[in-house]
Amino acid sequence: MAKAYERIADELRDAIRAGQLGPGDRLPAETDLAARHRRSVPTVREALRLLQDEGLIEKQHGRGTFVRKPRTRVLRTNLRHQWEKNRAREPEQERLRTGATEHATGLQVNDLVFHASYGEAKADKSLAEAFGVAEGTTLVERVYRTRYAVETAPFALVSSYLIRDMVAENPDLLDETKEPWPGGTQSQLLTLGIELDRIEERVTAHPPTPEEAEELELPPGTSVIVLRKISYDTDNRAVEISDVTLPGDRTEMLFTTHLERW
Amino acid sequence: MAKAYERIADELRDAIRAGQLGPGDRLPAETDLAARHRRSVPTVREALRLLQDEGLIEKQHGRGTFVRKPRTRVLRTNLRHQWEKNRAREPEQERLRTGATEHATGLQVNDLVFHASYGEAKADKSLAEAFGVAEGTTLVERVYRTRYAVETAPFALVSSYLIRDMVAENPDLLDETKEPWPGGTQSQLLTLGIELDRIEERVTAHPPTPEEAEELELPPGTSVIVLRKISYDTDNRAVEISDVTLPGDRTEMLFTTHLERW
DNA sequence: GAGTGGTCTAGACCACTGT
DNA sequence: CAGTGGTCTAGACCACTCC
Repeated sequence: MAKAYERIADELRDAIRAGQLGPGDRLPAETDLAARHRRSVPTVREALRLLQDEGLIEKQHGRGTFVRKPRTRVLRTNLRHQWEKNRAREPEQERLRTGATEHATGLQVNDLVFHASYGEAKADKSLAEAFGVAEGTTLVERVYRTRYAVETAPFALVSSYLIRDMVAENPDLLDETKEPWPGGTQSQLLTLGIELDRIEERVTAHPPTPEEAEELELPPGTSVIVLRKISYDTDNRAVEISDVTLPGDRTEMLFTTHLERW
Repeated sequence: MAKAYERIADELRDAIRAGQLGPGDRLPAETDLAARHRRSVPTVREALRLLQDEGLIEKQHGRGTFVRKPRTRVLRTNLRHQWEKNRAREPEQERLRTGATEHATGLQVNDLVFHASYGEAKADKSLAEAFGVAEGTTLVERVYRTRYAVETAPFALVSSYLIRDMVAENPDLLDETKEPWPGGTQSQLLTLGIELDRIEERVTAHPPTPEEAEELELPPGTSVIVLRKISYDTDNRAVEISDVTLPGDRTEMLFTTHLERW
Protein backbone atom coordinates (compact mmCIF):
# COMPACT_ATOMS: atom_id res chain seq x y z
CA MET A 1 0.00 0.00 0.00
CA ALA A 2 1.25 3.44 -0.95
CA LYS A 3 2.12 5.95 1.72
CA ALA A 4 -0.53 8.45 2.63
CA TYR A 5 1.46 11.54 1.66
CA GLU A 6 2.34 10.02 -1.70
CA ARG A 7 -1.27 9.32 -2.47
CA ILE A 8 -2.22 12.89 -1.64
CA ALA A 9 0.65 14.21 -3.74
CA ASP A 10 -0.25 11.94 -6.66
CA GLU A 11 -3.84 13.11 -6.62
CA LEU A 12 -2.82 16.77 -6.70
CA ARG A 13 -0.10 16.20 -9.31
CA ASP A 14 -2.58 14.42 -11.57
CA ALA A 15 -5.03 17.29 -11.19
CA ILE A 16 -2.33 19.79 -12.15
CA ARG A 17 -1.11 17.78 -15.12
CA ALA A 18 -4.67 17.25 -16.33
CA GLY A 19 -5.26 20.96 -16.15
CA GLN A 20 -8.01 20.79 -13.52
CA LEU A 21 -5.70 23.06 -11.56
CA GLY A 22 -4.12 25.64 -13.82
CA PRO A 23 -1.15 27.94 -13.29
CA GLY A 24 -1.94 30.50 -10.61
CA ASP A 25 -4.86 28.54 -9.13
CA ARG A 26 -5.00 28.16 -5.39
CA LEU A 27 -4.94 24.70 -3.88
CA PRO A 28 -7.31 23.81 -1.02
CA ALA A 29 -6.03 24.83 2.42
CA GLU A 30 -3.92 22.32 4.28
CA THR A 31 -6.65 21.81 6.88
CA ASP A 32 -9.17 21.11 4.10
CA LEU A 33 -6.91 18.58 2.43
CA ALA A 34 -6.28 16.92 5.79
CA ALA A 35 -9.98 16.64 6.51
CA ARG A 36 -10.78 15.33 3.03
CA HIS A 37 -8.13 12.60 3.23
CA ARG A 38 -8.71 11.94 6.95
CA ARG A 39 -5.04 12.59 7.67
CA SER A 40 -3.19 14.98 9.95
CA VAL A 41 -1.97 18.35 8.73
CA PRO A 42 1.74 17.42 8.88
CA THR A 43 1.04 14.52 6.54
CA VAL A 44 -0.61 16.88 4.06
CA ARG A 45 2.35 19.25 4.41
CA GLU A 46 4.67 16.37 3.53
CA ALA A 47 2.70 15.81 0.34
CA LEU A 48 2.85 19.49 -0.57
CA ARG A 49 6.58 19.54 0.03
CA LEU A 50 7.02 16.81 -2.58
CA LEU A 51 5.21 18.90 -5.17
CA GLN A 52 7.15 21.98 -4.15
CA ASP A 53 10.45 20.15 -4.62
CA GLU A 54 9.31 19.19 -8.11
CA GLY A 55 8.70 22.83 -8.87
CA LEU A 56 4.98 22.30 -9.40
CA ILE A 57 3.57 24.50 -6.63
CA GLU A 58 4.54 27.56 -4.66
CA LYS A 59 3.55 28.35 -1.08
CA GLN A 60 2.78 31.86 0.06
CA HIS A 61 2.64 32.38 3.78
CA GLY A 62 -0.74 33.68 4.85
CA ARG A 63 -2.22 33.48 1.35
CA GLY A 64 -2.24 29.88 0.29
CA THR A 65 -0.60 27.34 -1.98
CA PHE A 66 -0.63 28.00 -5.72
CA VAL A 67 0.16 26.18 -8.95
CA ARG A 68 3.34 27.73 -10.28
CA LYS A 69 3.41 29.73 -13.46
CA PRO A 70 6.27 29.13 -15.87
CA ARG A 71 8.65 32.08 -15.66
CA THR A 72 9.83 34.09 -18.64
CA ARG A 73 12.78 32.32 -20.13
CA VAL A 74 15.93 34.04 -21.20
CA LEU A 75 17.79 32.60 -24.16
CA ARG A 76 21.55 32.58 -24.13
CA THR A 77 23.21 31.54 -27.37
CA ASN A 78 26.81 30.96 -28.36
CA LEU A 79 26.22 32.93 -31.56
CA ARG A 80 26.89 35.94 -29.33
CA HIS A 81 30.58 35.16 -29.32
CA GLN A 82 31.09 35.72 -33.03
CA TRP A 83 28.83 38.75 -32.84
CA GLU A 84 30.93 40.24 -30.07
CA LYS A 85 34.10 39.51 -31.98
CA ASN A 86 32.81 41.32 -35.07
CA ARG A 87 31.65 44.17 -32.90
CA ALA A 88 35.03 44.60 -31.24
CA ARG A 89 36.49 46.17 -34.38
CA GLU A 90 33.66 48.57 -35.04
CA PRO A 91 34.00 52.27 -34.13
CA GLU A 92 33.53 53.00 -30.43
CA GLN A 93 30.48 55.14 -31.13
CA GLU A 94 28.70 52.21 -32.70
CA ARG A 95 29.72 49.89 -29.89
CA LEU A 96 28.29 52.20 -27.27
CA ARG A 97 24.92 52.14 -28.97
CA THR A 98 24.14 48.56 -28.05
CA GLY A 99 25.26 46.33 -25.23
CA ALA A 100 26.26 42.76 -25.60
CA THR A 101 23.72 41.42 -23.14
CA GLU A 102 20.74 42.56 -25.16
CA HIS A 103 21.94 40.77 -28.22
CA ALA A 104 22.89 37.63 -26.35
CA THR A 105 19.52 37.23 -24.69
CA GLY A 106 17.25 38.59 -27.39
CA LEU A 107 15.86 41.14 -24.97
CA GLN A 108 15.80 44.84 -25.50
CA VAL A 109 17.68 47.67 -23.84
CA ASN A 110 15.45 47.46 -20.77
CA ASP A 111 18.11 45.19 -19.40
CA LEU A 112 20.50 46.60 -16.92
CA VAL A 113 23.96 45.58 -15.90
CA PHE A 114 24.83 46.37 -12.32
CA HIS A 115 28.46 46.65 -11.61
CA ALA A 116 28.85 45.26 -8.14
CA SER A 117 32.56 45.04 -7.53
CA TYR A 118 35.90 45.31 -9.23
CA GLY A 119 39.25 44.38 -7.83
CA GLU A 120 42.05 41.89 -7.64
CA ALA A 121 42.00 38.28 -6.59
CA LYS A 122 44.44 35.41 -6.26
CA ALA A 123 43.93 32.44 -8.55
CA ASP A 124 42.56 29.45 -6.66
CA LYS A 125 43.42 25.94 -7.77
CA SER A 126 40.65 25.66 -10.30
CA LEU A 127 41.27 29.07 -11.90
CA ALA A 128 45.04 28.55 -11.93
CA GLU A 129 44.59 25.25 -13.74
CA ALA A 130 42.25 26.75 -16.30
CA PHE A 131 44.54 29.72 -16.95
CA GLY A 132 47.63 27.53 -16.94
CA VAL A 133 49.37 29.67 -14.32
CA ALA A 134 50.62 29.09 -10.77
CA GLU A 135 48.17 29.07 -7.89
CA GLY A 136 48.06 32.49 -6.27
CA THR A 137 48.74 34.44 -9.47
CA THR A 138 47.15 37.89 -9.30
CA LEU A 139 43.98 38.24 -11.33
CA VAL A 140 41.70 41.14 -12.17
CA GLU A 141 38.21 40.28 -10.98
CA ARG A 142 34.88 41.77 -11.95
CA VAL A 143 31.69 40.64 -10.21
CA TYR A 144 28.32 41.72 -11.50
CA ARG A 145 24.65 40.89 -11.83
CA THR A 146 22.43 41.06 -14.86
CA ARG A 147 18.84 41.94 -14.18
CA TYR A 148 15.66 42.04 -16.23
CA ALA A 149 14.17 45.48 -15.70
CA VAL A 150 10.56 44.51 -14.99
CA GLU A 151 11.49 41.91 -12.40
CA THR A 152 13.47 42.20 -9.21
CA ALA A 153 15.37 38.96 -9.50
CA PRO A 154 18.67 39.00 -11.37
CA PHE A 155 19.06 36.35 -14.05
CA ALA A 156 22.78 35.96 -13.81
CA LEU A 157 25.59 36.23 -11.32
CA VAL A 158 28.90 36.65 -13.09
CA SER A 159 32.51 36.57 -11.93
CA SER A 160 34.95 37.43 -14.67
CA TYR A 161 38.73 37.03 -14.44
CA LEU A 162 41.77 38.24 -16.38
CA ILE A 163 45.45 37.71 -15.61
CA ARG A 164 46.68 41.05 -14.30
CA ASP A 165 50.18 40.86 -15.76
CA MET A 166 48.72 40.12 -19.15
CA VAL A 167 46.45 43.14 -19.25
CA ALA A 168 48.67 45.57 -17.34
CA GLU A 169 49.83 47.24 -20.56
CA ASN A 170 46.45 48.91 -20.95
CA PRO A 171 45.81 50.99 -17.80
CA ASP A 172 42.15 51.38 -18.75
CA LEU A 173 41.65 47.74 -17.95
CA LEU A 174 42.76 48.33 -14.39
CA ASP A 175 40.84 51.56 -13.92
CA GLU A 176 37.63 50.97 -12.07
CA THR A 177 36.13 54.28 -13.15
CA LYS A 178 36.20 53.21 -16.80
CA GLU A 179 33.51 50.64 -16.15
CA PRO A 180 31.55 49.32 -17.93
CA TRP A 181 34.11 48.61 -20.57
CA PRO A 182 32.82 50.07 -23.79
CA GLY A 183 32.47 47.34 -26.34
CA GLY A 184 33.03 44.48 -23.98
CA THR A 185 36.00 42.36 -23.12
CA GLN A 186 36.95 41.37 -26.68
CA SER A 187 37.22 45.02 -27.67
CA GLN A 188 39.48 45.73 -24.71
CA LEU A 189 41.62 42.69 -25.37
CA LEU A 190 42.08 43.97 -28.91
CA THR A 191 43.85 47.04 -27.49
CA LEU A 192 46.43 44.58 -26.20
CA GLY A 193 46.71 42.91 -29.57
CA ILE A 194 44.84 39.85 -28.35
CA GLU A 195 42.51 38.11 -30.78
CA LEU A 196 40.25 35.29 -29.62
CA ASP A 197 40.34 31.97 -31.42
CA ARG A 198 37.73 29.95 -29.59
CA ILE A 199 35.55 29.87 -26.51
CA GLU A 200 34.91 26.86 -24.33
CA GLU A 201 31.83 26.68 -22.13
CA ARG A 202 31.40 24.00 -19.48
CA VAL A 203 27.92 23.51 -18.12
CA THR A 204 26.69 21.70 -15.03
CA ALA A 205 23.52 21.88 -12.94
CA HIS A 206 22.81 21.40 -9.26
CA PRO A 207 20.30 22.48 -6.60
CA PRO A 208 20.99 25.97 -5.29
CA THR A 209 23.04 26.62 -2.19
CA PRO A 210 21.30 28.93 0.29
CA GLU A 211 23.49 31.78 -0.93
CA GLU A 212 22.55 31.22 -4.58
CA ALA A 213 18.89 30.85 -3.70
CA GLU A 214 18.92 34.19 -1.94
CA GLU A 215 20.84 36.11 -4.59
CA LEU A 216 18.79 34.80 -7.49
CA GLU A 217 15.55 34.88 -5.48
CA LEU A 218 15.00 31.24 -6.29
CA PRO A 219 11.99 29.54 -4.76
CA PRO A 220 12.43 25.98 -3.50
CA GLY A 221 12.05 23.57 -6.36
CA THR A 222 14.41 25.16 -8.85
CA SER A 223 17.85 24.29 -10.12
CA VAL A 224 20.91 26.35 -10.82
CA ILE A 225 22.99 26.19 -13.99
CA VAL A 226 26.69 26.86 -13.56
CA LEU A 227 28.64 27.83 -16.65
CA ARG A 228 32.39 28.39 -16.87
CA LYS A 229 33.42 30.20 -20.03
CA ILE A 230 37.09 30.15 -21.05
CA SER A 231 38.29 32.34 -23.91
CA TYR A 232 41.43 31.28 -25.78
CA ASP A 233 43.45 33.57 -27.98
CA THR A 234 45.12 32.70 -31.27
CA ASP A 235 48.24 31.60 -29.36
CA ASN A 236 46.08 29.08 -27.50
CA ARG A 237 46.40 30.92 -24.19
CA ALA A 238 43.42 31.14 -21.83
CA VAL A 239 42.98 34.90 -21.57
CA GLU A 240 39.63 35.32 -19.85
CA ILE A 241 37.46 33.18 -17.61
CA SER A 242 33.87 33.86 -16.55
CA ASP A 243 31.91 31.89 -13.99
CA VAL A 244 28.21 32.41 -14.56
CA THR A 245 25.41 31.25 -12.26
CA LEU A 246 21.99 31.08 -13.88
CA PRO A 247 18.51 30.23 -12.55
CA GLY A 248 17.56 26.93 -14.17
CA ASP A 249 13.86 27.63 -14.38
CA ARG A 250 14.27 30.73 -16.53
CA THR A 251 17.37 30.07 -18.59
CA GLU A 252 17.58 28.31 -21.91
CA MET A 253 20.95 27.94 -23.55
CA LEU A 254 21.37 27.41 -27.26
CA PHE A 255 24.62 26.07 -28.68
CA THR A 256 25.06 25.84 -32.42
CA THR A 257 27.82 23.64 -33.82
CA HIS A 258 28.72 24.19 -37.47
CA LEU A 259 30.11 21.16 -39.26
CA GLU A 260 32.69 21.09 -42.03
CA ARG A 261 31.27 20.32 -45.45
CA TRP A 262 32.18 17.17 -47.23
CA MET B 1 16.15 34.94 16.21
CA ALA B 2 16.89 32.26 13.67
CA LYS B 3 14.65 29.21 13.48
CA ALA B 4 15.80 26.14 15.33
CA TYR B 5 16.02 23.88 12.26
CA GLU B 6 18.02 26.51 10.39
CA ARG B 7 20.52 26.78 13.19
CA ILE B 8 20.98 23.02 13.25
CA ALA B 9 21.35 22.94 9.47
CA ASP B 10 23.82 25.81 9.50
CA GLU B 11 25.97 24.08 12.09
CA LEU B 12 26.11 20.89 10.08
CA ARG B 13 26.65 22.67 6.78
CA ASP B 14 29.54 24.63 8.25
CA ALA B 15 31.08 21.43 9.57
CA ILE B 16 30.82 19.84 6.13
CA ARG B 17 32.23 22.84 4.30
CA ALA B 18 35.07 23.13 6.79
CA GLY B 19 35.90 19.49 6.22
CA GLN B 20 35.22 18.38 9.78
CA LEU B 21 32.74 16.05 8.15
CA GLY B 22 34.18 14.62 4.96
CA PRO B 23 32.50 12.78 2.07
CA GLY B 24 31.21 9.42 3.23
CA ASP B 25 31.25 10.31 6.94
CA ARG B 26 28.20 9.47 8.99
CA LEU B 27 26.34 12.25 10.74
CA PRO B 28 25.15 11.79 14.34
CA ALA B 29 21.82 9.97 14.65
CA GLU B 30 18.70 12.10 14.59
CA THR B 31 18.00 11.32 18.24
CA ASP B 32 21.53 12.40 19.18
CA LEU B 33 21.21 15.67 17.30
CA ALA B 34 17.83 16.26 18.92
CA ALA B 35 19.24 15.69 22.41
CA ARG B 36 22.28 17.87 21.77
CA HIS B 37 20.19 20.79 20.55
CA ARG B 38 17.36 20.16 23.01
CA ARG B 39 14.86 19.94 20.17
CA SER B 40 12.39 17.30 19.02
CA VAL B 41 13.31 14.75 16.40
CA PRO B 42 10.98 16.19 13.71
CA THR B 43 12.78 19.51 14.05
CA VAL B 44 16.10 17.80 13.45
CA ARG B 45 14.62 15.98 10.49
CA GLU B 46 13.54 19.34 9.06
CA ALA B 47 17.15 20.53 9.29
CA LEU B 48 18.44 17.39 7.58
CA ARG B 49 15.91 17.80 4.82
CA LEU B 50 17.33 21.23 4.03
CA LEU B 51 20.80 19.77 3.61
CA GLN B 52 19.43 16.91 1.56
CA ASP B 53 17.69 19.32 -0.80
CA GLU B 54 21.00 21.11 -1.26
CA GLY B 55 22.59 17.83 -2.26
CA LEU B 56 24.98 17.86 0.69
CA ILE B 57 23.86 14.71 2.50
CA GLU B 58 22.24 11.40 1.72
CA LYS B 59 20.00 9.40 4.01
CA GLN B 60 20.11 5.63 4.10
CA HIS B 61 17.25 3.95 5.86
CA GLY B 62 18.46 1.85 8.76
CA ARG B 63 22.10 2.85 8.30
CA GLY B 64 22.38 6.55 8.93
CA THR B 65 22.86 9.91 7.30
CA PHE B 66 26.04 10.47 5.30
CA VAL B 67 27.91 13.29 3.65
CA ARG B 68 27.53 12.81 -0.06
CA LYS B 69 30.45 11.94 -2.27
CA PRO B 70 30.76 13.70 -5.58
CA ARG B 71 29.75 11.24 -8.30
CA THR B 72 31.88 10.40 -11.29
CA ARG B 73 31.18 13.01 -13.91
CA VAL B 74 30.62 12.23 -17.53
CA LEU B 75 31.80 14.79 -20.04
CA ARG B 76 29.71 15.42 -23.10
CA THR B 77 31.29 17.66 -25.71
CA ASN B 78 30.05 19.08 -28.98
CA LEU B 79 33.34 18.11 -30.62
CA ARG B 80 31.65 14.73 -30.99
CA HIS B 81 29.49 16.03 -33.78
CA GLN B 82 32.35 16.73 -36.16
CA TRP B 83 33.96 13.46 -35.10
CA GLU B 84 30.77 11.56 -35.94
CA LYS B 85 30.49 13.34 -39.26
CA ASN B 86 34.02 12.35 -40.23
CA ARG B 87 33.35 8.83 -39.08
CA ALA B 88 30.23 8.50 -41.19
CA ARG B 89 32.27 8.21 -44.39
CA GLU B 90 34.75 5.68 -43.11
CA PRO B 91 34.43 2.01 -44.07
CA GLU B 92 31.77 0.14 -42.11
CA GLN B 93 34.36 -2.17 -40.58
CA GLU B 94 36.14 0.76 -39.01
CA ARG B 95 32.89 2.27 -37.77
CA LEU B 96 31.91 -0.94 -36.04
CA ARG B 97 35.14 -0.93 -34.09
CA THR B 98 34.21 2.00 -31.89
CA GLY B 99 30.92 3.43 -30.77
CA ALA B 100 30.07 7.08 -30.68
CA THR B 101 29.26 7.16 -27.00
CA GLU B 102 32.74 6.20 -25.90
CA HIS B 103 34.26 9.04 -27.83
CA ALA B 104 31.67 11.56 -26.73
CA THR B 105 32.10 10.86 -23.06
CA GLY B 106 35.79 10.01 -22.92
CA LEU B 107 34.96 6.67 -21.38
CA GLN B 108 36.04 3.33 -22.70
CA VAL B 109 34.15 0.50 -24.31
CA ASN B 110 32.76 -0.60 -20.95
CA ASP B 111 29.81 1.56 -21.80
CA LEU B 112 26.70 -0.10 -22.98
CA VAL B 113 23.81 1.14 -25.01
CA PHE B 114 20.54 -0.55 -24.21
CA HIS B 115 18.01 -0.40 -26.92
CA ALA B 116 14.73 -0.13 -25.15
CA SER B 117 12.16 0.53 -27.82
CA TYR B 118 11.80 1.33 -31.48
CA GLY B 119 8.67 2.36 -33.27
CA GLU B 120 6.55 5.08 -34.72
CA ALA B 121 5.13 8.15 -33.09
CA LYS B 122 3.05 11.14 -34.05
CA ALA B 123 4.70 14.56 -33.86
CA ASP B 124 3.40 16.57 -30.92
CA LYS B 125 3.25 20.32 -31.11
CA SER B 126 6.79 20.90 -29.97
CA LEU B 127 8.34 18.29 -32.29
CA ALA B 128 6.22 19.41 -35.24
CA GLU B 129 7.39 22.98 -34.77
CA ALA B 130 11.02 21.96 -34.54
CA PHE B 131 10.82 19.74 -37.63
CA GLY B 132 8.77 22.30 -39.50
CA VAL B 133 6.00 19.79 -40.28
CA ALA B 134 2.32 19.48 -39.41
CA GLU B 135 1.27 18.20 -36.00
CA GLY B 136 0.56 14.49 -36.16
CA THR B 137 3.15 13.73 -38.85
CA THR B 138 4.47 10.19 -38.51
CA LEU B 139 7.94 9.94 -37.00
CA VAL B 140 10.35 7.10 -36.41
CA GLU B 141 11.10 6.97 -32.71
CA ARG B 142 13.98 5.31 -30.89
CA VAL B 143 14.11 5.33 -27.09
CA TYR B 144 17.20 4.14 -25.27
CA ARG B 145 19.34 4.42 -22.18
CA THR B 146 23.07 4.78 -21.88
CA ARG B 147 24.64 3.16 -18.87
CA TYR B 148 28.06 3.16 -17.29
CA ALA B 149 29.00 -0.47 -16.82
CA VAL B 150 30.22 -0.37 -13.22
CA GLU B 151 27.14 1.48 -11.96
CA THR B 152 23.50 0.55 -12.11
CA ALA B 153 22.15 4.00 -12.86
CA PRO B 154 21.89 5.06 -16.50
CA PHE B 155 23.43 8.41 -17.31
CA ALA B 156 21.15 9.34 -20.11
CA LEU B 157 17.62 8.79 -21.31
CA VAL B 158 17.34 9.49 -25.01
CA SER B 159 14.40 9.81 -27.38
CA SER B 160 15.47 10.23 -30.97
CA TYR B 161 13.14 11.16 -33.83
CA LEU B 162 13.29 11.10 -37.63
CA ILE B 163 10.56 11.98 -40.12
CA ARG B 164 9.36 8.65 -41.51
CA ASP B 165 8.63 9.85 -45.03
CA MET B 166 12.09 11.34 -45.25
CA VAL B 167 13.90 8.14 -44.34
CA ALA B 168 11.54 5.66 -45.98
CA GLU B 169 13.85 5.25 -48.98
CA ASN B 170 16.26 3.23 -46.89
CA PRO B 171 14.41 0.25 -45.48
CA ASP B 172 17.24 -0.45 -43.07
CA LEU B 173 16.24 2.64 -41.13
CA LEU B 174 12.80 1.21 -40.52
CA ASP B 175 14.01 -2.27 -39.70
CA GLU B 176 14.14 -2.83 -35.99
CA THR B 177 16.40 -5.86 -36.28
CA LYS B 178 19.18 -3.74 -37.77
CA GLU B 179 19.67 -1.95 -34.44
CA PRO B 180 21.97 -0.52 -33.29
CA TRP B 181 22.62 1.39 -36.46
CA PRO B 182 26.22 0.76 -37.39
CA GLY B 183 28.05 4.04 -37.48
CA GLY B 184 25.31 6.12 -35.97
CA THR B 185 22.67 8.33 -37.36
CA GLN B 186 24.88 10.48 -39.56
CA SER B 187 26.16 7.41 -41.36
CA GLN B 188 22.62 6.21 -42.00
CA LEU B 189 21.49 9.62 -43.18
CA LEU B 190 24.36 9.55 -45.65
CA THR B 191 22.76 6.55 -47.35
CA LEU B 192 19.86 8.89 -48.11
CA GLY B 193 22.20 11.52 -49.47
CA ILE B 194 21.70 13.72 -46.43
CA GLU B 195 24.69 15.69 -45.17
CA LEU B 196 24.49 17.62 -41.90
CA ASP B 197 25.37 21.30 -41.87
CA ARG B 198 24.95 22.20 -38.21
CA ILE B 199 23.60 20.99 -34.92
CA GLU B 200 21.64 23.05 -32.43
CA GLU B 201 21.49 22.06 -28.78
CA ARG B 202 19.10 23.70 -26.34
CA VAL B 203 19.81 23.17 -22.67
CA THR B 204 17.62 23.74 -19.63
CA ALA B 205 17.65 22.41 -16.06
CA HIS B 206 14.95 21.63 -13.56
CA PRO B 207 14.31 19.41 -10.53
CA PRO B 208 13.44 15.84 -11.52
CA THR B 209 9.89 14.63 -11.90
CA PRO B 210 9.19 11.42 -9.96
CA GLU B 211 9.48 9.49 -13.23
CA GLU B 212 12.89 10.95 -14.05
CA ALA B 213 14.11 10.44 -10.50
CA GLU B 214 13.21 6.77 -10.69
CA GLU B 215 14.66 6.07 -14.13
CA LEU B 216 17.94 7.83 -13.45
CA GLU B 217 18.07 6.62 -9.83
CA LEU B 218 18.42 10.20 -8.68
CA PRO B 219 18.51 10.84 -4.95
CA PRO B 220 16.63 13.88 -3.65
CA GLY B 221 18.81 16.94 -3.99
CA THR B 222 19.83 16.58 -7.61
CA SER B 223 18.84 18.37 -10.78
CA VAL B 224 18.08 17.15 -14.25
CA ILE B 225 19.54 18.60 -17.44
CA VAL B 226 17.28 18.45 -20.47
CA LEU B 227 18.91 18.78 -23.85
CA ARG B 228 17.14 18.96 -27.20
CA LYS B 229 19.48 18.38 -30.11
CA ILE B 230 18.32 19.35 -33.60
CA SER B 231 20.38 18.35 -36.65
CA TYR B 232 20.01 20.43 -39.82
CA ASP B 233 21.10 19.26 -43.23
CA THR B 234 22.76 21.36 -45.93
CA ASP B 235 19.29 22.34 -47.24
CA ASN B 236 18.52 23.77 -43.78
CA ARG B 237 15.95 21.11 -43.01
CA ALA B 238 15.67 19.70 -39.48
CA VAL B 239 16.33 16.01 -40.14
CA GLU B 240 16.82 14.54 -36.68
CA ILE B 241 15.79 15.52 -33.16
CA SER B 242 16.99 13.96 -29.91
CA ASP B 243 15.63 14.72 -26.48
CA VAL B 244 18.21 13.79 -23.86
CA THR B 245 17.64 13.72 -20.11
CA LEU B 246 20.81 13.79 -18.03
CA PRO B 247 21.49 13.63 -14.28
CA GLY B 248 22.77 17.05 -13.31
CA ASP B 249 25.11 15.84 -10.59
CA ARG B 250 27.14 13.64 -12.90
CA THR B 251 27.05 15.40 -16.21
CA GLU B 252 29.34 18.10 -17.48
CA MET B 253 28.79 19.51 -20.92
CA LEU B 254 31.53 21.19 -22.91
CA PHE B 255 30.70 23.41 -25.86
CA THR B 256 33.50 24.83 -27.95
CA THR B 257 32.79 27.78 -30.25
CA HIS B 258 35.38 28.49 -32.91
CA LEU B 259 35.60 32.11 -34.02
CA GLU B 260 36.46 33.43 -37.47
CA ARG B 261 39.93 34.93 -37.74
CA TRP B 262 40.37 38.59 -38.41
C1' DG C 1 18.06 -7.38 19.13
C1' DA C 2 19.90 -2.78 18.99
C1' DG C 3 20.14 1.15 16.33
C1' DT C 4 18.84 3.70 12.55
C1' DG C 5 15.76 6.50 9.63
C1' DG C 6 10.46 6.62 7.77
C1' DT C 7 5.67 7.53 8.62
C1' DC C 8 2.09 9.51 11.24
C1' DT C 9 -0.72 11.63 15.01
C1' DA C 10 -3.10 15.49 17.51
C1' DG C 11 -2.47 19.03 18.92
C1' DA C 12 -0.16 24.13 20.30
C1' DC C 13 1.29 28.54 19.13
C1' DC C 14 3.39 31.96 15.82
C1' DA C 15 3.58 34.92 11.54
C1' DC C 16 1.66 36.68 7.60
C1' DT C 17 -2.31 38.23 4.47
C1' DG C 18 -6.47 40.12 3.56
C1' DT C 19 -10.93 42.42 4.99
C1' DC D 1 -10.55 39.67 12.69
C1' DA D 2 -10.57 35.15 10.16
C1' DG D 3 -7.90 32.29 7.37
C1' DT D 4 -3.72 30.80 5.81
C1' DG D 5 0.82 28.56 6.04
C1' DG D 6 5.27 28.09 9.40
C1' DT D 7 7.34 26.13 13.44
C1' DC D 8 7.51 22.86 17.03
C1' DT D 9 6.34 19.23 20.48
C1' DA D 10 6.26 14.39 22.46
C1' DG D 11 5.39 10.69 21.47
C1' DA D 12 3.87 5.96 18.71
C1' DC D 13 4.85 2.45 15.61
C1' DC D 14 7.01 0.63 11.27
C1' DA D 15 10.92 -0.75 8.10
C1' DC D 16 15.49 -1.44 7.28
C1' DT D 17 20.50 -2.71 8.39
C1' DC D 18 23.89 -4.89 10.85
C1' DC D 19 25.71 -7.86 14.23
